[in-house]
Amino acid sequence: MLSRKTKYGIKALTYIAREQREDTLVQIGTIAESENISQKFLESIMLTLKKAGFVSSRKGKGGGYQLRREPKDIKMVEVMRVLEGPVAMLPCVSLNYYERCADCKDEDACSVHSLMIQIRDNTLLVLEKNTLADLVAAASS
Amino acid sequence: MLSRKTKYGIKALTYIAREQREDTLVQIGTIAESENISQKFLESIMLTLKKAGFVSSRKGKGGGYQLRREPKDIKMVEVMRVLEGPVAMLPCVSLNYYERCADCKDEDACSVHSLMIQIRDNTLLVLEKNTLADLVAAASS
DNA sequence: ATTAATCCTAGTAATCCTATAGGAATAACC
DNA sequence: GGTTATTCCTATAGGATTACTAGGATTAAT
Repeated sequence: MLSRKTKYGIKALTYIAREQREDTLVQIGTIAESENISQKFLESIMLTLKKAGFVSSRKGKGGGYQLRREPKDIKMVEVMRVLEGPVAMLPCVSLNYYERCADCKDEDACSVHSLMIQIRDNTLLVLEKNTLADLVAAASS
Repeated sequence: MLSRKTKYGIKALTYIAREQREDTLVQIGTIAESENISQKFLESIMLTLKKAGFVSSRKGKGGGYQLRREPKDIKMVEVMRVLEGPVAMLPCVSLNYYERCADCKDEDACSVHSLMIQIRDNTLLVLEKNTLADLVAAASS
């Protein structure tokens, strides 16, 4: 299952990509209302996205968020890794967060291993290919 | 994350496929020991696999499990659906367990939707292609 | 000074996962 | 028939995770 955190985070990024203008910033309250997300929850998500460098912010009155990079340069795999964690379904097939399974003597003898590698690779393909710009385009059509 | 339940279930099926003979049955205790799985936990998993029709069992002394279908005829997508649940990461992109998102007014306007459909399709491709026989072959090599 | 926004930490209720416990039912074998 | 070995079944406990909520600190515009 995709967590709500990730779902909301992606929706928020898409919203900003679509609505941001040269001079104005997009506010959490606006996003939350428009996308039906709890504002307080979204606050913490935006904080995560900010720390990860996807958005920049300005505090105080008239403050808000804007994208720090071009939508076409933001790969969804990056967003997923920040919000959802590893792409792999098992630590033993994770590229970035590899961890050995306690119950497996020999990884190559594990039948689950090969299957999960295939799923990981196919999922990665999709997540590498899709950028935020692609999602914006797909959603407005 | 893949649940341990699913991981153990697949390992158990692979074990049975590899070890079963014409006349003898494979026992939970043997599988549990060989694969480092809690026996009691595996009991409940085998029960699920039995009810789903993957294995048949015989009670009492000398009892145990055997596959009810040929390994090459058991698609991993079936096993995953029984043990792990829907393949899709969101109910709104699930083929078999579709459910509308409460927060989305319009599904086609949701940016997450299209991405999750692509991931679902790619994952399905892998799970449809791989049979239990494939896993057995991959693990022994 | 007031207002409006982000930033930050902590807590909490609910749900899910991973078992564990304890026995009932069944079958083989002496 | 008694013993032993196995599956079958239900309940539940403990821990982890999720999805928020609370409450305020900080910052900046007017």
